[in-house]
Amino acid sequence: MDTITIKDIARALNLSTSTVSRALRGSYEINPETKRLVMEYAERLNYRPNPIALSLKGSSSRAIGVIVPQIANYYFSQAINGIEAIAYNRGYHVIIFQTHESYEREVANVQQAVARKVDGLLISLSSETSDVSHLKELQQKNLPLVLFDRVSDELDVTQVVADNFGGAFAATEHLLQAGRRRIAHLTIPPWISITQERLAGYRAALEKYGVPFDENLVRYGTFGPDEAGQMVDELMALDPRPDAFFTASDRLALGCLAALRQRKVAIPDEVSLIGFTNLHVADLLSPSLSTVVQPAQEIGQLAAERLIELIERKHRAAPVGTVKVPTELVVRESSRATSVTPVP
Amino acid sequence: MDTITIKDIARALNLSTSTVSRALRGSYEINPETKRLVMEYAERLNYRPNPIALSLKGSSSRAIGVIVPQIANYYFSQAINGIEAIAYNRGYHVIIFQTHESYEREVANVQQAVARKVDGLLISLSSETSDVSHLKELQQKNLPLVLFDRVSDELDVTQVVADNFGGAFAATEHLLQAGRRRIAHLTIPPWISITQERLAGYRAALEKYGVPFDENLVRYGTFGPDEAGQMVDELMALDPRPDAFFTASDRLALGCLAALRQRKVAIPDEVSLIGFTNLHVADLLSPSLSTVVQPAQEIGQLAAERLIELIERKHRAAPVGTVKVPTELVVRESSRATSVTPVP
DNA sequence: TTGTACGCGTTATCAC
DNA sequence: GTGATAACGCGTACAA
Repeated sequence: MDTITIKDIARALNLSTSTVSRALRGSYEINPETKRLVMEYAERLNYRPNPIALSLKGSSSRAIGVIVPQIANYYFSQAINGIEAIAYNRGYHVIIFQTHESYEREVANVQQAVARKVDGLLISLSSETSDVSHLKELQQKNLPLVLFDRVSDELDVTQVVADNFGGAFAATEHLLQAGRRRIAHLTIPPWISITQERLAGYRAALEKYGVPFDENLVRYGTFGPDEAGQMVDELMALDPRPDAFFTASDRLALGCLAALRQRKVAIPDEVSLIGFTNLHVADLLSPSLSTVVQPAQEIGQLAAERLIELIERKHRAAPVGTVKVPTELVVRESSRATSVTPVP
Repeated sequence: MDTITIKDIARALNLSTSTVSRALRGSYEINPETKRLVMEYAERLNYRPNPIALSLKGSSSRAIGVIVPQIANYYFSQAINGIEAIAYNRGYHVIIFQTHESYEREVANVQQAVARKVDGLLISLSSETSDVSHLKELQQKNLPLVLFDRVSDELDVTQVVADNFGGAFAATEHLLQAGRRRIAHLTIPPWISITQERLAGYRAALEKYGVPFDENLVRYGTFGPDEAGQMVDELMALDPRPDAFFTASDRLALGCLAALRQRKVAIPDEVSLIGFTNLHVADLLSPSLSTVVQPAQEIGQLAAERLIELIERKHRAAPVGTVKVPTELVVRESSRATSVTPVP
């Protein structure tokens, strides 16, 4: 006999299960003496209510589901870290699902999460996802939902994202101010929300400095392995060739860096390189690489906070809106960061 | 009315819930006609059994718990990736818990996992954990348990680890063969299982080449931020100073690299550097850094496979033993890997 | 103030 | 071959 139930307590104290249940929940109409007795006994036997039974009963499961494209990815693992931190000290557990960038698996994961009676869902869309009807169903079920990072305009839900426009603008502007004019942009699939925002920031900065936008300088990857090498090859074959690279992910920054080194292109003398990465990866990369730092952990934290708010105020008006988390431009000219500019 | 239950089907088809249940499970003693009817109806309404109810009923919850020190860590996020992949196509879900290297949280997480009726538990011990009685309790409850990476000798359970001894031996031998004799070892807390194994490999290689072991050259970190800097300072102040560094983690390798660069120590001309890292991080680090690659994903996969075996054969003899996953030594002399030596 | 009875979704057991 | 019933652990209307 190991896991102890309310029934055990009732039997031991010669009470009914309902009395014990009420005492444990600190109900009003209950004899303080009985209450004390029950509490003490429960404490002593280290009683824990069975969360499964609670979920079945229909009340909250104290668990939130998190659906991300991949865990083995610095951005998402940091975001999950932030989520878990908030969830933990609010008494929630985190059940994690990976879509592996597959729409089908995303749908399956949503269903599973619902079946497991999560109290709410935190989702970052797979790159394959364009149809969001599986998420609209969630809203109809009145299940709290918050999107983060990879979001969708078609959904009227709370969304938490980095200031991708601002970050891209700041990065591009920095390159322009350094005298660069042929700035290549290596990015991820165009239909993902953040791609558009970054592209917009990039274009806005070009416009501000009167540099015409050249479609040939923009390349879209697909999360495949070693795409950057080919992109760099193609771009360096252009005439005139690029004098700067602005990349949209860790992977592309890394691939670009490696490709340029392999081709013996001097950084930053011949071409400048600046990437949208997170701080840790930026640290690992070359000291000559400036970065726009993605606030992954903060995004996770904010998303979790918003979700838990929604869960706990489920019956009041649901606050809907987009939360933009500022990004930071870290400029590294030599072996250490020379300036840190928060993007307003 | 959204989620449909066995009861709904029974009502609609004028059957009893038990009949429907049996039909769904494909029981022998059942009218094929009825069975077909039920199946079709269930299919049409997209019926899914409620996993919560199943868990409460006492059978399997089709969920496995994973307890790791940290998610935002390449090693563990890759391991989790491997775990999730296996679990997913075996029909299990993964519930993740972080200990943040705290013994207290580890115990709490184990309790929570048990309360959530996971079918099995995959654990990598926190650095604070020395008492493993909370895990011994699990064994008494007959709950399948597999340890990975950070394991404990005091437990008679299946364990999956990298060949830390072999990796450390190969790394040290490589440095020795390159003529290094004062090899510093920057490592993690001594009471963690893998630390001892690596230290043993390091010492064994020294012995083989007749180089005396010098305790002063070994430094233990505590997962704190920027520890490597101070370690490098202290070590470089020694006389004679080290001519090589062998580090036990990504973080230490990175910190060491940064510290050496900052002190303008030429790598690998003045000192060699070799680290215990995973492939991705190794890629990010300097091209002159050789590494012992940790097979994080494979370890996760193997651990998950072993655990699921245990779960599904729960009533037969439990296979206990330690699985050692080979490590690889990747030697980088110039800008790319020049040789890859699997450690036997 | 406390006890009885029921229901959440499912399966196992026993009866028919 | 099928149906009624109990049970898993808990909370709560209703009764006392």
